[in-house]
Amino acid sequence: MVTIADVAQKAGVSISTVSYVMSGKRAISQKTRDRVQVAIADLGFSPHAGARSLASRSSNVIGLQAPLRTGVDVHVIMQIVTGVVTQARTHGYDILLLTSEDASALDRAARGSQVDALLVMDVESDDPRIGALTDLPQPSVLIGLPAGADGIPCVDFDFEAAGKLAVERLAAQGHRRVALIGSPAEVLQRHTSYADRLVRGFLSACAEAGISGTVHPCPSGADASRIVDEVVAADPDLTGFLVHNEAALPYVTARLVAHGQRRAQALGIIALCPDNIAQAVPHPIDSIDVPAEEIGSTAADLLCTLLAGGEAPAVRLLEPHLTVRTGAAGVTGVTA
Amino acid sequence: MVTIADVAQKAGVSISTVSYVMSGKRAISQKTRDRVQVAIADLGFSPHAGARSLASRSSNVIGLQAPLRTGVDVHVIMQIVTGVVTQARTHGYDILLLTSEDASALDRAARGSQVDALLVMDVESDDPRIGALTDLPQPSVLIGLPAGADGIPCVDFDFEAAGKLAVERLAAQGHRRVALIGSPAEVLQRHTSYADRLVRGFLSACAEAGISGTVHPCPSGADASRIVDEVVAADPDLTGFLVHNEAALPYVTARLVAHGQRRAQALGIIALCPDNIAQAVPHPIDSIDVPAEEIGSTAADLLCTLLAGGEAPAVRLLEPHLTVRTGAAGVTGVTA
DNA sequence: CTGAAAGCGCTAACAG
DNA sequence: CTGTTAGCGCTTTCAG
Repeated sequence: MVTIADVAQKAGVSISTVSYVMSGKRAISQKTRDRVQVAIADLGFSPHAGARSLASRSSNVIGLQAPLRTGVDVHVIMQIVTGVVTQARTHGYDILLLTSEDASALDRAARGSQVDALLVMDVESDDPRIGALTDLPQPSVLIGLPAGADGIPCVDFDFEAAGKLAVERLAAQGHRRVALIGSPAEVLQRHTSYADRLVRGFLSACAEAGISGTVHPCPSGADASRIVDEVVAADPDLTGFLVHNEAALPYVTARLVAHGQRRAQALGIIALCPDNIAQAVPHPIDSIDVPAEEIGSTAADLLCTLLAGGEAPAVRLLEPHLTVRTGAAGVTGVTA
Repeated sequence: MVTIADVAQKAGVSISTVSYVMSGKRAISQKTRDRVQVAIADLGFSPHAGARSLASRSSNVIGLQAPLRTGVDVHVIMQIVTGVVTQARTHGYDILLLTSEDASALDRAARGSQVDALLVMDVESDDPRIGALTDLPQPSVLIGLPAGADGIPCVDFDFEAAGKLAVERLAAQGHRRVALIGSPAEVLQRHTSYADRLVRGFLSACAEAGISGTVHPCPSGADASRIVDEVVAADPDLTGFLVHNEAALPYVTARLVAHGQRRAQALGIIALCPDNIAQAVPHPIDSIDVPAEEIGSTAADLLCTLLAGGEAPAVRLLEPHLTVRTGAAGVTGVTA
C-alpha cells in the first residue's frame, strides 16, 4: 500500500505539504504542487479513508436509509437513490446504504462515526426514527414530511398540493364525483408520509370545490382491475380519477377506459407518478410528474449544505406540475 | 464522543482488554467480560469505524457497484441489492453504494481502503471493469458471467439454461416457431451478460429441437404492443413466446392473448422474471422465476467466504425452474 | 488471564 | 511558503 509518506519522499517534501496539496487548505508554490501531484499520480496514491476519518473527524460518507418495503413504488425509490448518490458525489460524499427499517441501524452507523450525516427515506407521519436522529451529533434530512419533524429538515414532493391540483383540474373539466385510486393498503395503513399528505390534499380540495371525493387503496398488478370494478360499481357516477400507484397504472387506466367506452362517458384520469411511467401507458392521460431524482438530489444538496456549515430551510417541497395530454373533457371513452 | 479508553476506565480494566472482549480474540474471565460489557452498554460505546479500519486494515464495508442504466429491470436490481445488503449485514459488513458505471469508482473506493471487497452488477460480456478489478488487492465477485472473468468468481441466475428450459417446454407443447421477446435494444446492444446468455440458450435449444427461433428486442411500456404486432405480422405462424422484459410483460401478454383470440390459436407464453411480477399479470401464464434476491445473497455470501479466507467456485449459477400455470396447450386464446 | 505500548496513515496545530 | 510533530481511537504484538 502506498502512503502519504511515500509520496512525500518521492516528491522530496514533507508529508504535511502533501496533505495540504490535497486539501488546498494552505498556499503551496506552483512548483511544489506540481511535483507533489506528479508523485501522487505516479504512485497511484489515494489516502486511506480510515486514517483520514480518524484524523479529520469526518468520513465523507452519508448514510442513506432506504427501506425496501412492500407496496412502495420501486421506480420512485430507485430514482431518488440515484439522485442522492449522484449529487452527493459531486460534493465528495459517498453513500452507505442502510436497508433495515429500524432506528438502530442509523444509530450504529452514526455512533461509530461511519457517516457524517444521515438521509432517511420512506418516512411515516409519526416516525420513531425521528427521535433517534435528534439524539445524534450528526445532521440529518428526511425525505418525507412527518407530523413532528422536530427540527430535522424535510425534503419532498408536495403531494398535498398535487392532490389539490388534480382535483382542481378534474373539477374544471366538469367532474363532480372523483376518486383517488391510491397506494396499496399497507402503505396507507402505516401512514407513509406521502400517502397521508396526498389524501389530505385530495379530500380538502374536493370539499373546497364542493364535489364528492373518495379514497381507495389499490394493490399493485392485475388485482387493480378488480378494485376499479368495485369502485365503479359502488358509485357509477364517478367520472374523475386520480391514480397514484405506478405498478397498477396500466391496469387501472385500461379498465377505466373500458368502463368509459361501455357507458360512452368522458372520463378524467390523472396519473401521479414519474413522467416516463405515465407515458408508457397506451392511452394518453394527464399526469402530474413525481420528480423522484430531483427529490433525491435536492435532499443530498441540502444535507451537504448543512455539512458545510450552511443554513437549511425546515421544509423544502417541490411543486407539482400538470402535464395535459387529453382534451378538456378528459379521456373520451367512446373514441379511445 | 465515547472512546474505548472511557470504557476501560469505567470498567477498571485496560484498553486492550476492552478490545479483546469485543473481538473475542483471546480468553477473558467471565467476571471481567461482564464488567466490560456493562460499561459498554452504559456508555453507549461503539468503536470508531475509521480508527478500527486503520488499525485492523479492514473496513468491514463492501462496495457494491449497481449501475442504474436505462432498460434494466428495476425490480430485479432492487431485489438483488436487497439480497446483498441483507446478507452482508449478517456477516457484519455494510454496503457502500456506487452507481457510476466506470472502473474509476471501483478504484477510488478500493485504493483508499474504503472497502474490503467489491461486488459488481450489470456486467457486460466483455467488461472493461474486469481488468481494474484484477489489479486490486481486494477480492471481488461479479454478478453476471462475462466472457473472460479472469479468475474473478461469478454469480448469476443461469439464463442460458433458462432459455433452454423455455424452449423445451414450448417444443413439448407442440410449438414449432417460437420467439424471444427480450430486453430493450440498448441492453442487448451493450451485450449485457444475462441478455447474451439468454439468447444463446434460447437459440441453441431451438436448433437442437429443430424448431424455428427468433429474437426481438422490446422496449418497456406500451410500445411493447407495437413490437408484438410487428413480430406477429412478420411471422403469423409463431405460436410460442418467451418474454424477458418485466416492464413490457403486461402489454406483451395482453397483446399476444388478443392475437391468439382473434385466430383461435393456442399460444405458449412463458415469462422470465421474478415470480411476483409474473403473477401480477391478468392471464395465467407459465413462468421461470428470476430469483433476484437469492442472486444477491449468494453473491454476498460468496464474497464473505472469500474475505474469511475461504475458497470460492469460479462460477455459481442458480438453476431455473418452470412454474406451470396453464394446460398442456398453453394459453388458449379463445377462452382467455 | 491481563496490561503496556507500538504503531496504523493522516490532519492540523505549531514553529519557522 | 514549508517542515515537525502531536494526536485521532483502535488493534495487536510483546511482557508478564
